[in-house]
Amino acid sequence: MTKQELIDAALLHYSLHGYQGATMKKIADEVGIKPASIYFFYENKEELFIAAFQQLLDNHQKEMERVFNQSQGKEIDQIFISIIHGIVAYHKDDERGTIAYISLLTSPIPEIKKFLQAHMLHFNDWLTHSFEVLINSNYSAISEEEVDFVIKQFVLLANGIFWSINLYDGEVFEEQVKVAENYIHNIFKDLNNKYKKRNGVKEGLVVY
Amino acid sequence: MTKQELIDAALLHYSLHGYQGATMKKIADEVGIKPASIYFFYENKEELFIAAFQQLLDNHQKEMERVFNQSQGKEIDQIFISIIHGIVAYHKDDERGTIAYISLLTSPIPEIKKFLQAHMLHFNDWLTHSFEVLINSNYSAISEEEVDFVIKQFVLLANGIFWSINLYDGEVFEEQVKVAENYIHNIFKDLNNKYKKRNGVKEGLVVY
Amino acid sequence: MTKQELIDAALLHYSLHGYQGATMKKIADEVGIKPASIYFFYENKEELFIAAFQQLLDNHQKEMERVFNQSQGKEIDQIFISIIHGIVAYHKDDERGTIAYISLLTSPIPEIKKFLQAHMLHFNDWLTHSFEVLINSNYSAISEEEVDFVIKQFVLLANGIFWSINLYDGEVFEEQVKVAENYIHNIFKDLNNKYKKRNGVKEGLVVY
Amino acid sequence: MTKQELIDAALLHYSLHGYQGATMKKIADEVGIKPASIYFFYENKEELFIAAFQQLLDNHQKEMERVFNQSQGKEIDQIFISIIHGIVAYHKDDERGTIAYISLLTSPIPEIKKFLQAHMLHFNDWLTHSFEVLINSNYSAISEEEVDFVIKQFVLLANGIFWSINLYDGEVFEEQVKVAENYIHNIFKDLNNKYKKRNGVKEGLVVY
DNA sequence: GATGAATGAGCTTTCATTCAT
DNA sequence: TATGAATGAAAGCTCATTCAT
Repeated sequence: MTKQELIDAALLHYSLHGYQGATMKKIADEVGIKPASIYFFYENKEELFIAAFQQLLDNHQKEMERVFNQSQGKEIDQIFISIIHGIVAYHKDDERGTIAYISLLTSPIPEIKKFLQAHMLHFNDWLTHSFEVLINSNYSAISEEEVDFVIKQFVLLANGIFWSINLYDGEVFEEQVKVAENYIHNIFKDLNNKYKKRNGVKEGLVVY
Repeated sequence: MTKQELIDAALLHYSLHGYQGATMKKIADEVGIKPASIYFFYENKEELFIAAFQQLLDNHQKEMERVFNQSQGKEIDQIFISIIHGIVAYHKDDERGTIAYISLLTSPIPEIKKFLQAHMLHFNDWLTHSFEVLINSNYSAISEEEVDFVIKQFVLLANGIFWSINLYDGEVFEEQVKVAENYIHNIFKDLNNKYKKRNGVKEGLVVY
Repeated sequence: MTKQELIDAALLHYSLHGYQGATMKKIADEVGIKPASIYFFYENKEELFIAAFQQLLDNHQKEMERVFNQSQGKEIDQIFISIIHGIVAYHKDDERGTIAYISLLTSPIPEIKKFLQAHMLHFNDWLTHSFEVLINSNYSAISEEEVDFVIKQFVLLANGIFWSINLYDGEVFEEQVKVAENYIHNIFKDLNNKYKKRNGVKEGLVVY
Repeated sequence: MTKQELIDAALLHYSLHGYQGATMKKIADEVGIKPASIYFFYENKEELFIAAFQQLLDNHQKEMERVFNQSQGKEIDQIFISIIHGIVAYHKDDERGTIAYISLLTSPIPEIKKFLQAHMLHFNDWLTHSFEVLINSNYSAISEEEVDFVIKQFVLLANGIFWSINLYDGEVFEEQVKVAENYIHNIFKDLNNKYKKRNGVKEGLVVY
């Protein structure tokens, strides 16, 4: 379906050369049609990119959900570590998408910022709630503040890893991930000492 | 001096609208000259922006050095925390510059990427070396690996905070900083237990 | 029938935005079909507009004939005044058509100008002949030159009123009409003094 | 001066092919520059045409004033006849301008309609006032209503002649002018019978 | 009858750049 | 130093038209 091909081509050239650099001609060439034909599918360049960015954010959300769900059934520290690995895998696998994702922050299309903010809010809500459920199902009698603090630590780590993806390669980056893993271990070692762990709950846990 | 004004204007419009959005006309208007006159100072747009980005990175380096030096003379954990605050202050104070800094990663000018990578390498070397000196001057008999690990933890935290600057506002962000502070405290609480602290060394330390 | 709807839509958009402004898309939208479908009914845009303009001119001719015939059976000065009112009513009632009619004079389609000229000639012939019959049937022994002169005065007045329609509104225009009525009265007051009026002829008059 | 050449070229092509037909390319070709160069002188197409139409209307106003002033010093009926001839000469001399003038009525540029209406109001005021002064200076004790009526008759005639310019050629048109002349004669023959003519005033008359 | 999909030609406009002055 | 005037190249976009289905 050409609409999808157009979105892919749009994101490709956006990640390579930015919004102004992703010309209708380049996008059309990529798909194998003429620039005028794009206008049969999308009203104008902005509409095409709104659709493209919308998809980028939707995919991000879905992928993060997949990563989260796939990690269930392990020890809780391993779940958090898996999520870090999932985030890394997702962004390393789709560097184009990641670059596009980052540069949305400086997007010249005002409407895009609205989408981005809405996505961020929704994503944060989902993440927070999912983690709350997860942590509470692992520790009985854990205080709300403690849950909140765990999540904040994880978010800070995840942000650190995310930005490291864009800065470092190879071994340097691998060691950043190890540092994050170590930190996560420590978080839960402390929790295990403070709160009684629940039993037999995890296998039944389904997030949603 | 008009060259400096041109660089400032270039960075201003780059941060607002990206490379293609920072037109020679807008930059000239900002400075109060005509576009044709820019070519008296710079060969072309790319040369102007190379100079501008060079300056941006130099400023960043200098500012980070200033932050580092200004933090000396305190307890070592307070030094690291001060540096975090310094980074935050610097980027919060110059959001335009920060946006420009981030979008250099997706710069359409190949030569720029070279500059950015060179800067990153140099900045990392400086940071690593400065921290090595700092840590070694605080703990005697600390192993190289341990020093390395401390630095990596700090870098991960700093990256997390840096990205958080771009995502969160107000209280949400403040709490991220507190989480980072808490983490730093713990790093050095552990170190203090493991290694003997040196005395009276700090005042002699100068980082450059 | 779609052909008629297309003509109506074409004239509507022509009167609103001119020939180039009346796009195949707008015309198709108006009728509720797709632009490609127009080509089933008309070879191309020019053909459609030739048909549309042809109809516009035919309607004009028919309407003027209707106005003329409807006015029969009155005193001769009242007939001419009725015709003025008929012209005004026709054009005020269909301002779109009138604007289209006027802008045919500046039509970018050469073939249209031919149609317009042919229509004008035919219309003039009809008008002149109809008025000749009418005047001769009212006055015996009236000279050909005098008949001609009456017609020319009327045509000048009618043209004045026609252009006034496009320039003035409300009371200003109403008074223009009154001036024309007064003039017509005077024409026939003079004629009545100079020529003997015929009796009982009018019912036999049929104009076609 | 290129700005003036651009306006002339714009009006030429507007009169030939309408607003959409007067492309920036054609106008540039006419002047001997490239389309992009037009934008050095005018912000965009609309600005160019606003300037062009403004000039067209200004010229019209000035020319009508010149015609009016040049006619002074004759018998009053000859003055009105001279004005008719002046209008005819002006429009016959500049048929392009006249066609442009007419098609302003259906202009697709909203701002143009504002200009046109303002011009019409101003022109009407000037005409009415000039004629009032002229008539009052020729007839003592003439009533306001009578002056008004004379002006309205003239306006109707002038509109009739104006529209005839666009419809008829050669002898047919000449005879329309003669009909108008005859009508004007009659207006003032009647006035001369009703009102005492003033003496020795006309040479001192200055209109403005 | 109707249209989804495509396109060539051409439009207005922007922009980095040049060059004589 | 500075700029008025110009331009080539390319951008986004429109539109009449085609054609297989």
